[in-house]
Amino acid sequence: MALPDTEGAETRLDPRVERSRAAIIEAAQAAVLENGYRGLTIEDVSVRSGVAKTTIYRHWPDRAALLVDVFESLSTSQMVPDTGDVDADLRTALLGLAEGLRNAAWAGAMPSLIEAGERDDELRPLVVSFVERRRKPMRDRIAAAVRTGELPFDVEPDLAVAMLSGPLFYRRFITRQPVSPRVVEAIVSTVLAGLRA
Amino acid sequence: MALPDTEGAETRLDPRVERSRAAIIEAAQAAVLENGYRGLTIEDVSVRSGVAKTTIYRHWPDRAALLVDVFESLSTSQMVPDTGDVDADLRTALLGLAEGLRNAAWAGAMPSLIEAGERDDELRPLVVSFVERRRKPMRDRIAAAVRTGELPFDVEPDLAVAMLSGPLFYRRFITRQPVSPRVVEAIVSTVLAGLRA
DNA sequence: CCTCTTCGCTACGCTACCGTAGCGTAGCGA
DNA sequence: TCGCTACGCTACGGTAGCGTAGCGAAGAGG
Repeated sequence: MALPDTEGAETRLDPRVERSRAAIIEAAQAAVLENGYRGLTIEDVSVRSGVAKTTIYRHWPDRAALLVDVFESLSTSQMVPDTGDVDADLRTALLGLAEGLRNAAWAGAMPSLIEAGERDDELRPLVVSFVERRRKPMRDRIAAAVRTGELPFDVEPDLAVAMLSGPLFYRRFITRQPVSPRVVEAIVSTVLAGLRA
Repeated sequence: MALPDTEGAETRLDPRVERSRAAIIEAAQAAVLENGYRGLTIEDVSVRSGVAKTTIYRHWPDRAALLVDVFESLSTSQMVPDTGDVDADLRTALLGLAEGLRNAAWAGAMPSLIEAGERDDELRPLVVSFVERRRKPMRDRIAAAVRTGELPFDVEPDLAVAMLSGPLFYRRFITRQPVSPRVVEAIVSTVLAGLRA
């Protein structure tokens, strides 16, 4: 018959399944953070999680499928406030981004995501949507500011996000320089001034 | 440790050695572009280059050493003109960077470099110096403009480079959006205006 | 209490790649 | 002509990881 646990409905599944699945995903996340997306091995995940290798294969057909779920589990969205003062709001958002780049788990996984997006056709859309979800709030906030006239009408939200976030990613991943609040401050004020010029 | 023939001294070496080394490096570059830095295997290089696996081991002690030379072989520096007009010079430089990001070999290898820099302690300094070599001309040009007063005295060249280049890298590697001349134009004019505000 | 699912475990066969050894050969330079 | 060097080739032994099979134990749920 139909398999009992398609993800569609909330057929409350066996607690054992839930537990082992959670342990596997968590371990797989850690593994990816440590060794990159190509360094993820089922056997490693098995050891880390304490879940038998066979059980992993009972839930995921192969390594790629597991990787997909790992990526999706990393996908968290970030809030951007709307106080009516776009400068302050973007400053807050960028400080949050910088903080995340310094400490958050997703930042550690970022190089793997980038690499995956470049090489792996199957994973590329996942990477793009992962990034997209994180970018959207800031872009929306900028678009709103354009509508209210707080920012000039010819500002392209998409490009503005790149000009604000890009330098932080650049320093964090390319040049490996610190992304301190002072740096954030300089970027925000410079870019906003430039957009209004 | 001691590499068989460091580039330093001009001990004119056997043409056969030169030829096989060149073929190996070239093939290894292609392999890294395709499979990432973790996907580089000696056997793959051997097949691609037509050079026997044993010969590769005669020149490099192991995979890591070869990888080091591959990275160094990618390291090309970019010219930044100095016409006296810093806006035009930076525009030119950024257009060149965008062109490289779209087509050049080093851009394809970039995700691997980033990943390597994040995970591999041995490769990290190499990655940093690779990036540094490419950044330097632009930073110098900006510093010169600050000295001549063409840019305000409080502009930090290092940060300015990040604000100019960062958005391009961001679009190319993070969001996978195009880096067209139009985008370059918008970034340059916005950032320069912001720096002068 | 009994059944049915899920799990852990061990043991496979298979592939890819590692790095090494040994042998025969081709060509350059004295 | 003769050596010396670098090369290609084949064949290893060893490791890591894949994905599968089969079995017995445990615990969730009726």
